[in-house]
Amino acid sequence: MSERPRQQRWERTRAALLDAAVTCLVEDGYAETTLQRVQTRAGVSRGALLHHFGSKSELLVAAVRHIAERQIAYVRTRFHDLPPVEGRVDAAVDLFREVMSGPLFLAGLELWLAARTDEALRQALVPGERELGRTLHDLLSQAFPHLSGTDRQSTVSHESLLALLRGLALSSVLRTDRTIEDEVLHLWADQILRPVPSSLETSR
Amino acid sequence: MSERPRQQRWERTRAALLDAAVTCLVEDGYAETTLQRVQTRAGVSRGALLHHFGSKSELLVAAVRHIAERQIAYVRTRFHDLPPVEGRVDAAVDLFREVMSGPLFLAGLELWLAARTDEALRQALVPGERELGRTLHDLLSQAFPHLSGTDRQSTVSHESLLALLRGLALSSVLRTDRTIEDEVLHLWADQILRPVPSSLETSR
DNA sequence: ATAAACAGTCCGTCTGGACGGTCTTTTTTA
DNA sequence: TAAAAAAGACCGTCCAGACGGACTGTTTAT
Repeated sequence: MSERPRQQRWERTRAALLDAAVTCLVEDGYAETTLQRVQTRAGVSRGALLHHFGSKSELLVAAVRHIAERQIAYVRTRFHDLPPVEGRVDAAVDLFREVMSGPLFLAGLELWLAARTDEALRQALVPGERELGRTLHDLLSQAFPHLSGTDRQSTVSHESLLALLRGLALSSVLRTDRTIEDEVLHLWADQILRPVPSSLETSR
Repeated sequence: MSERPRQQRWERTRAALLDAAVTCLVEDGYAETTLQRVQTRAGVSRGALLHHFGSKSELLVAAVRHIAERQIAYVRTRFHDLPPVEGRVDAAVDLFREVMSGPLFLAGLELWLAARTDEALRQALVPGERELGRTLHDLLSQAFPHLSGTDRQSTVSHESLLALLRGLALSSVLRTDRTIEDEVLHLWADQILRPVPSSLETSR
């Protein structure tokens, strides 16, 4: 027994709250994400919520980190499964596509835009996003060596991908047609990812 | 004479409300955009606000159209001042940059993301954005003939620009360094806009 | 036993919206 | 043309509900 059940329960409640917060962000949007909804969704009382997170912003900040960690972990494992050469680019594009339209990304977007006019939230958001950016950069460099290094061009390429993903996620809000998003991503991949394998690659 | 003062006053009040709504969206964000703040900012009573716009969503919907119209008008006039050939691409990039970080674009972003979880707002948003998209496409085609036509490639190019602009605007929320945004835009322009001279694409 | 983890209630504030009243134009009428 | 009537634009207050969060009580593990 020792101290298992206590710790376990504490973590379960906390995780439920964080998951509920993320779900609420994704399904209801930032403006409608209230403590009441989060507590209901998590199946937890008000006292429990305030016990774990002293204020609303504290909950959201924790949710940010939660999101960032899961995003990083997910992208990392999926990147290891990338096919060696043949179809590598297409698989990477598919992964981008998937992450982009996933709940983690959407919740991030909500918080990101909300952080524009909320200084505290912005400051809390920065470190997580920095780490995510660095991780993504590392993974990209690893998968596509010609984008590695700290030179200006690879940085810009990397940054353009992130901007593109965010923009596409935003565009898809008012659009039902998904094919154009794939085409845009493939256009980017053709221009940035494809050109310099420096040696072999099967392309036209 | 006859019915001038009335009309004038009505329009002034209405315009003040719409401008205040946009300003509020830009400075306070969607979640903090309340009727109280809008009415205070516009220097107008609560009764007047509700007289002009029967509900909050009605006000925001009108603000959307307001934004869209001003965006379109502004982009159109600026596009006509584009230099003929030399420096045309750079001037266009500057214009994109300017519009992207302007208040109109930001207010649009706020409403756009809010529309993700608000069906009524989304439906109100669609026609204005469609028109904006069409106008931008026309202007782009006019300025860069090799992007004209309804073929798939030019559509995708055009769409990728919009996504990029939206994504960059979002990225700039957490970033103070503006140079990377310009570099990303120039990267896009070099890949998409530059191969202009003849009607056949060139690669180097 | 005692402290952590949780539950439930309560409070002050603010929200969007309803409402009746006031003042200023416009239209009608004589 | 001038007075009376109607219409329109605007004002300020009020309200029910929802918000964030503080509070006190109850359970549970150690």
